[in-house]
Amino acid sequence: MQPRIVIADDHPLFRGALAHAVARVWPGAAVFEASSAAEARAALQAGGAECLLLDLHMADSSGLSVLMDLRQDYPALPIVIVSASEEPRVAAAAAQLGAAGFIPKSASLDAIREGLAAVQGGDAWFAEGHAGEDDDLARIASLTPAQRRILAGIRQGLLNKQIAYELSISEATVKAHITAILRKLGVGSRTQAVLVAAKLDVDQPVAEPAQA
DNA sequence: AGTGAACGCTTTATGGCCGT
DNA sequence: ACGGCCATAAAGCGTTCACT
Repeated sequence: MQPRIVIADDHPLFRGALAHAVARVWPGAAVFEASSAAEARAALQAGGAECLLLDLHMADSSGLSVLMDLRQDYPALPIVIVSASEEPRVAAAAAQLGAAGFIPKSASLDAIREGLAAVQGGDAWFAEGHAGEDDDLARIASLTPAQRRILAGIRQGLLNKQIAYELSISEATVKAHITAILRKLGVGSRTQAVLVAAKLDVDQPVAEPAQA
């Protein structure tokens, strides 16, 4: 059967390069290009895929939380992270969260092919070779989808009441989830939870301060 | 796992009282 | 009038328990 490969990257040129590499590794593969996380999801929903090549920052996605969400929704799908970052800790974080591989955008076409071939063969492939495991990321990964939504609200600086309104649930429920989140993350307050969760932004440029 | 109510704790805001 | 102090109220946070 013809393999389906989804490439999610918001740079058309790089998508093209990846598609080229994919064609070498999966001859005859049907390549679906997506320029946003939403498009990638649509492609996956339409017919699944043998592999997803995922850029971590696109217009509608930021950081490793996209990876985490997709891992949750498609546990069996090998996801190869394609990142502008070279940092070993990014690769390590991706590995921790269940990525099948990590390819820096600076990698040569040969290196990209090598990586994809490894993943196709069922092996993990990380260009930088990953550093030690990060307990915090493992903890974050253990959060349920509801808990993650609430953590996202906390990270935005929202009050429990505001988070409850956004998610259309009661404030009491938000508090209950937060208790579970704090326990899973091993921290004592929402502010500490925010600091732990900041590790998900490992692939992000430093955020601009909000306009006053 | 998700939800919500009841409860206690801490912090912040408010208002009254006092001595200077 | 003023600054300092204390009691009270209100808001927000987090825990526990019970129900679905």
